[in-house]
Amino acid sequence: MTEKNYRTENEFLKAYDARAFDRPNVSVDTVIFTVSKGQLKTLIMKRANHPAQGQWSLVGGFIDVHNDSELIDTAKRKLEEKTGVKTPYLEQFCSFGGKARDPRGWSVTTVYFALIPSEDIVLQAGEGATDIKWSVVADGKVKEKLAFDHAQILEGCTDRLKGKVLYTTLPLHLMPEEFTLAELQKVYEIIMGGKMDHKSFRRRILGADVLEETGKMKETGRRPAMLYRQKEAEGTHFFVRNIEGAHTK
Amino acid sequence: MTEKNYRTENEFLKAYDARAFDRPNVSVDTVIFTVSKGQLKTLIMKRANHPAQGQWSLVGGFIDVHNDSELIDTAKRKLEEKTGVKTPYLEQFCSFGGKARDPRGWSVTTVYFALIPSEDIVLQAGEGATDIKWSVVADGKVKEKLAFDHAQILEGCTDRLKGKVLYTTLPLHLMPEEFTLAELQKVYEIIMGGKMDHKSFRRRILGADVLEETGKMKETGRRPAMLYRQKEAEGTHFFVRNIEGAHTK
DNA sequence: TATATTTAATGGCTCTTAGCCACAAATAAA
DNA sequence: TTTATTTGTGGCTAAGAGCCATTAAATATA
Repeated sequence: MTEKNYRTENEFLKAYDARAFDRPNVSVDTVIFTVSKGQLKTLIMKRANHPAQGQWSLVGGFIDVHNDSELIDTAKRKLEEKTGVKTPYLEQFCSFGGKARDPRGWSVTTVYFALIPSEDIVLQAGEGATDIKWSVVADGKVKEKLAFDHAQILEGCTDRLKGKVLYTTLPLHLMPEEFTLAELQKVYEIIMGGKMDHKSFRRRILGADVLEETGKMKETGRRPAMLYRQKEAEGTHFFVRNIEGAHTK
Repeated sequence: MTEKNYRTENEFLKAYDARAFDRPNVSVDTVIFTVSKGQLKTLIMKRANHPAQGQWSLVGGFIDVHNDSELIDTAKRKLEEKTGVKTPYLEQFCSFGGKARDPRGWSVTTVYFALIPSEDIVLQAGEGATDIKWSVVADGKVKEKLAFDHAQILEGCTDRLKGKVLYTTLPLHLMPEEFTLAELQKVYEIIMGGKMDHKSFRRRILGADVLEETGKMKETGRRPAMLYRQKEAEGTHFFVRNIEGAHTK
C-alpha cells in the first residue's frame, strides 16, 4: 500500500489516511421476494434523488460506517425501514462491482435476497424513495425499467432462487405461520414455473421432517386439508436429489 | 444521500464529491486452490507491509479504480501476478464486510476462489509480499495463522468447494491437460475427504459426457489406463443427484 | 336422498442412478 | 507360470422421483 516504513503497526495506523486513495462506493442492495395472489413479486422503490432520480430500483443504500457493524446489518436496516420486517430469511447472493455501473464512478454493491411472507406487510417509502411497491417477477424480470444494473441483479437473484427451489426447503420462508401442503406446493410451482406431481411433493417434504401437523384442518369448501407449521429450530433442508430433470449451467 | 436539489443528473454529478462521505475500504481476495502430491493446497503470502506485517494471508489487494473495470479483474490481476496463470477457473464466493475485520476501519472484501492445475506454476512473491507458498488445507484450515479474518474466509471457501464436489465436475479444473479416471477420482476424494466407489464414479463422470478419450494410454507399471481430456467448450456439469449421503446445513 | 364434483391423501408401479461387490483384463515382478 | 496390482465391466440392491389410479371427505345439485 504505502512504501514508507513504519516501525510498529500502531504508528502506521496513526498515520493512515483513509482518504488518500481513490476507493469505490460501497452499497448493499436487497432483492426482497414474496409470493402473493399466485405470483412471485419483488419490492422496488422509486428513487427520490440523483442519480437515476425518478427511476425504479431495488431496495438498497450505502453502508453507514458508524452504525452498521457488518454488511448484513445494512441489508436488515433497509429492509426493516421499508417493510417493518425484522427477521426475514436473508442470504447473500453476490457482489457486483465495476467502473461503469454507477455514473458516480467505481462502485461495489453486495446483493442479498430476502424471502418474506406476504401477509401483514405495510410498505413505507421512507428516506430516498418517493414510492415503493411490489412488482410481479416474470422470467426474472419486472415490467418497470430498473436503474443501474438492477435488472441484471434481479435476474441473477431469481435464477439463484429458482435453482435452490429444486433441492431445498427455502419456500417455507414465504409461507404464513400455518399452511397446507397444497399451498406450499403452489409456492414451489410459482417459483419453478412448472407443475409438480403432488404425490412426489408430499413424500419429499414430509420425508424431510421439517414440518409438524398443527392438528387443525383448513376448511376450503371441499375436503379439509391438514394445516402444518414449520418445526421449531429446523433450518433449511437440503435434498440430495433435485426435483425435475437435469440442469447444466 | 444529499438533500440539495439539482435540476439535472449532470448538474448533480458535477457537484458530486466522492470523498464527502466516509466509505469502506474495498479489496478482493482470492483463495487459490490446487491439488498436488495428494493434498489440497492453497496459496498464501507473507505480508510485506502494515497492517498485519509479516503475517500470512490470502492473495488479494485493493481495487485499482483506474485499471480494473470489474471486481473479477482485480482477482485476475493478482492471480496472474503471483502465479502467471491467466485463465483459471474463478468463481465468486462471498463478500465479507464489517468495521472490525481490518484495523484501518470499515472494509469490504469480495472473495473469489480459483482452481488451477498444479503443474508448471512458478510462484512470484511480487509486490506487497516477502514470501509466497502453497500450504496444505486440512479440515478447512492451514497450519499458519492467517491475518484478518482470512482463516474464516478460507474455511467458508473450502466448505463451498467440498459442497460443490458432490454435484459438479469442478475438480476437472484442477487436472492437467490429460489424465486418467483414477487420477480424477483421487482428486475428488482428496477434496471430499473420503473414498468413492470406482464403478459409481466412472458411470457418473462418463455419463455426464464431459470427457473424451485421447486414444493414448498412460503406462503406470500395471494395466495401462485410458487418458482422457475435457471436451472442448464443455462447461461445469451439474448432476441432479449428490454423491454420498444427505447433508443438511 | 342420491349423485356428481372437487380437493385431499394414499397405493403401487416404473425408471434412474448411487452403492456394493464380484470378476475379467492387462501389465510387471517373482 | 504364478502372483500382485491396477483398470475396467457386469449385475444386483436400495432410495427416491415420476406417473397414475383409487379412496376419502367435503359441497353442490338433481
